[in-house]
Amino acid sequence: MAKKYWLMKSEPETYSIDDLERDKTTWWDSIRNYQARNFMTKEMKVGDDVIFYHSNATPPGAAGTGTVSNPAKVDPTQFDKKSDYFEKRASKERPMWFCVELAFKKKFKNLVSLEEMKEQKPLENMLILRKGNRLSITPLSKAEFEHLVKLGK
DNA sequence: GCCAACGTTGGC
DNA sequence: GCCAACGTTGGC
Repeated sequence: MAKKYWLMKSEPETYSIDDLERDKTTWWDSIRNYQARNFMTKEMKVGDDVIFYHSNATPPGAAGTGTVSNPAKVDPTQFDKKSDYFEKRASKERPMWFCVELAFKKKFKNLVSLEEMKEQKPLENMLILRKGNRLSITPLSKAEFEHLVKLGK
C-alpha cells in the first residue's frame, strides 16, 4: 500500500517536538477517540510520514515531521488504575485502545503557524483548518505534507 | 435508536 | 477565561 501522510496534534506543554527530538521515538498513547484509534490500527503503516502539530500553543502550528516507526500495539495506560487514561471497560483479553510508535525526523526551522496555514491556497482542504475540528490525528494528502515541509524550511 | 445533557478540545 | 463545536453518555 502506498505511503500515507498524517497530522498528529500534541500540546507542547505535554509533549513537544523538542521532547520527541530528545527521545528519538515515542509511543503515541492515551488517545481516547475512536476515529483516531481506527486510523492508528487500520490505516497507519510503518514508514508513513507525519506532521507534528502543536495545539494549545502560542502560536499553534506545524512544528516538525516524524515517521511511524512501529505499528499499533495495545496502549498500556488503559490498564493503569492511577492514570487519567484508565479504562474500566477494557481488559487484557479485550483491550480498547491502541498506540503507534512515532520517530523523530525533523524540527522545522520555522514553525508554520495556524494563521499562516490558513492563508495557503494548497492547504485549504486540510481538516485541521476546519472550524471546530478536534480530531487529534487527521490524514493529509502528499501535496499538503510537502507544502508544509516547504514552508517549514 | 433518539436526543438532551454533559465534558472536552482548542483557538482566541 | 470564554465559548463554539463536537463526541460521548445515558435516560427513555
